[in-house]
Amino acid sequence: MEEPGEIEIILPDGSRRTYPRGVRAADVVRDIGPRLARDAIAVKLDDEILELFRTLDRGGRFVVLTWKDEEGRYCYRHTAAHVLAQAVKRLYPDADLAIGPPIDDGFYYDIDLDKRLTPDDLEAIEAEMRRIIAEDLPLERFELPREEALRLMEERGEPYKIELINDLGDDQVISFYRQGEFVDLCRGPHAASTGRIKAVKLLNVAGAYWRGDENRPMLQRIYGTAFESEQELQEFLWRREEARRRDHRRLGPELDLFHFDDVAPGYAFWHPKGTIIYNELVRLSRELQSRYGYQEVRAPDILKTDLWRISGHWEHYRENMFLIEDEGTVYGVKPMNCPGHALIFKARTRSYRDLPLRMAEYGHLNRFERSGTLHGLLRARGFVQDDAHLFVREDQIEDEILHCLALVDEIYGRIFEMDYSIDLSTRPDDFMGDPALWDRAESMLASALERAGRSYRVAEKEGNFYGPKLDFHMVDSLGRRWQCATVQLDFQMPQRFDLVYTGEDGREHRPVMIHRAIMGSLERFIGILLEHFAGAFPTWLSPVQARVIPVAADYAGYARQVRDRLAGRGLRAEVDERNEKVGWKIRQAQLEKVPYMLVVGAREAEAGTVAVRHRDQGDLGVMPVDALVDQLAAEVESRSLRPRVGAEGAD
RNA sequence: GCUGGCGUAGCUCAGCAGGUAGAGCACUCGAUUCGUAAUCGAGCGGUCGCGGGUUCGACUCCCGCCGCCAGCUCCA
Repeated sequence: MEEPGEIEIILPDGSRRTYPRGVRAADVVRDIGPRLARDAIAVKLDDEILELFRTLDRGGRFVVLTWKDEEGRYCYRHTAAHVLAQAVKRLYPDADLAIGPPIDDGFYYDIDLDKRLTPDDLEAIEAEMRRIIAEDLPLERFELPREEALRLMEERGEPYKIELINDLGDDQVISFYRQGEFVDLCRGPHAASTGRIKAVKLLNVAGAYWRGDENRPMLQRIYGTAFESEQELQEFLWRREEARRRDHRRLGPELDLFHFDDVAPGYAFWHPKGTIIYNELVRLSRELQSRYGYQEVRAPDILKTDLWRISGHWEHYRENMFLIEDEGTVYGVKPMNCPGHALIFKARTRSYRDLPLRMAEYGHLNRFERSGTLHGLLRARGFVQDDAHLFVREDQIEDEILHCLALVDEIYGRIFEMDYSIDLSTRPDDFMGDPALWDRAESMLASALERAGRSYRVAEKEGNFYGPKLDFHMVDSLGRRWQCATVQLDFQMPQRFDLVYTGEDGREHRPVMIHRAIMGSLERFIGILLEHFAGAFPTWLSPVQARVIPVAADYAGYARQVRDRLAGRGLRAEVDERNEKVGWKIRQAQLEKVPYMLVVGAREAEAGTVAVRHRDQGDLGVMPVDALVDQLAAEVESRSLRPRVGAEGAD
């Protein structure tokens, strides 16, 4: 029991300890264990994160935060950001500090400085940071009343900090952190000393607006990262380098899949090999959707503005649309398929028996994206979605959402074996319709997720103008997250288009529309896959599935026979008849990420066999052409991610 | 769109105090007929992103535009 003058804390394992009131957090941590004391970055008392130098004046649930905790990393990198700011101030005393928070992979600090920082400057700043770390300056926290806080920042000549203080509410504590000669307005929390930072690296510098507002001054944002050990830092840098190496904008043209040209910013030119991948994905989508009860349609690309006014796009999406004028009439190029589908729904009377009606379209969409936002295939102006609109009765919504979840699982889980997380995006500021309806729609999405037993995160105000949505973020082989699939509820469009169906009661009822895409934009999806697989697509997606390599010109005839056998089973095979040595052809095929290389010479031609080599597994030995064709066809038909040719491939 | 950087052969890049461009790979041809990641030789290829200006002369300096890259903002 807690005595007066004592506090009781509860550790994560449920054990309880008492300490004198006012004990330092660091002393409690040291008392728990020396190992933990070394790893500790900060502590958490109930829901409040405190520095190790703070004193505890109440008890509660007590957790020691280390590098393993997201909150621990956050504190650690937040302090690293302060070290950065301190280094900048030492080297450039006239720099004005803005904000410097930790972010997922590191931290940044926005500063206002007349001199433009170069990579060399970053190195100098980094060297200064190391000095500050070596100085092992203890951090100290203090609070000031508003007037004194303003005076302090006035003295130190920090206009951005003054603005921040002025914007703080009256109920908010104004706290500062000091380390050596450096003082920063900051909410915290932090590590206890600059010496706690083990490995730092400044990464780059880029422009960023003060408070993200393009009408405000442009500041210089210095990005950096910090890790618990030099080794982890090196691993991070390697991953970054690997991501650069896998960049789809580099791999795509290199593998002859697509290219971009100045004459069409934001639009890919799909080469034959890229088009094969594109078409394979559409084929997969068609197969699954037809199994899931979808019907495919095709709606016009260019529609009068009358249509876009009805749909609400004119009001909410016009700046993202390409407009065409002809004979005084303005047309909009479709950025979304939904209005077209609404018109197809409306083209005849619909019965409740028709619902849910699932309308799919691989329509080409054009969106005018601002030039600075384009990013290869991942952010294009022209793309195709595996898009569909589901027209459902209100009582079918949850089941339809579950039906969508199953399809997402099928593609991401079963076919690509990628993990994903789900966001529920709620009503944005620029919304259409009745807030009460929004609330209901949001709760329907939540309850569907709960029924499916899926965990999710709520993304406030991230919904579309016409309804709340679920966004699915895939995790690729480098741990990066990408948004692809989306499921969006829409009560607005049916109303605006006056969509109705005849119910069992013989009266007219309003359907609900669900917009959904699974792969999302095929362009983006291919870009992500390209980076995920580093160009080495699974065999079913590979533009060239097998390359037959005759060891000399004499065996080209046999090589062609092998190719024809493969082609006869619908496999994509070709012969490398160039006048080169085997080693060279192998190298070429490896670089092109061709999954199977089939070497043929006198022995193979004689026996009706091929010597099989897989791009990752190397030499798989010699096997009869029949067996190879069967196994390869099985691998492709099952859309296997792994090679299934060879001894253990026969399962 | 905004801030900064960049734009030389199909690709990767060199070059220049301003004196009208060079390498490797790719491609073509020739020789070689070859057994699992680079055979040798020759040839072809550039109004140095586009347009203006300064200059006797501009790939090089200046201005404008286009595109790309890193961010900001926005998003499938």
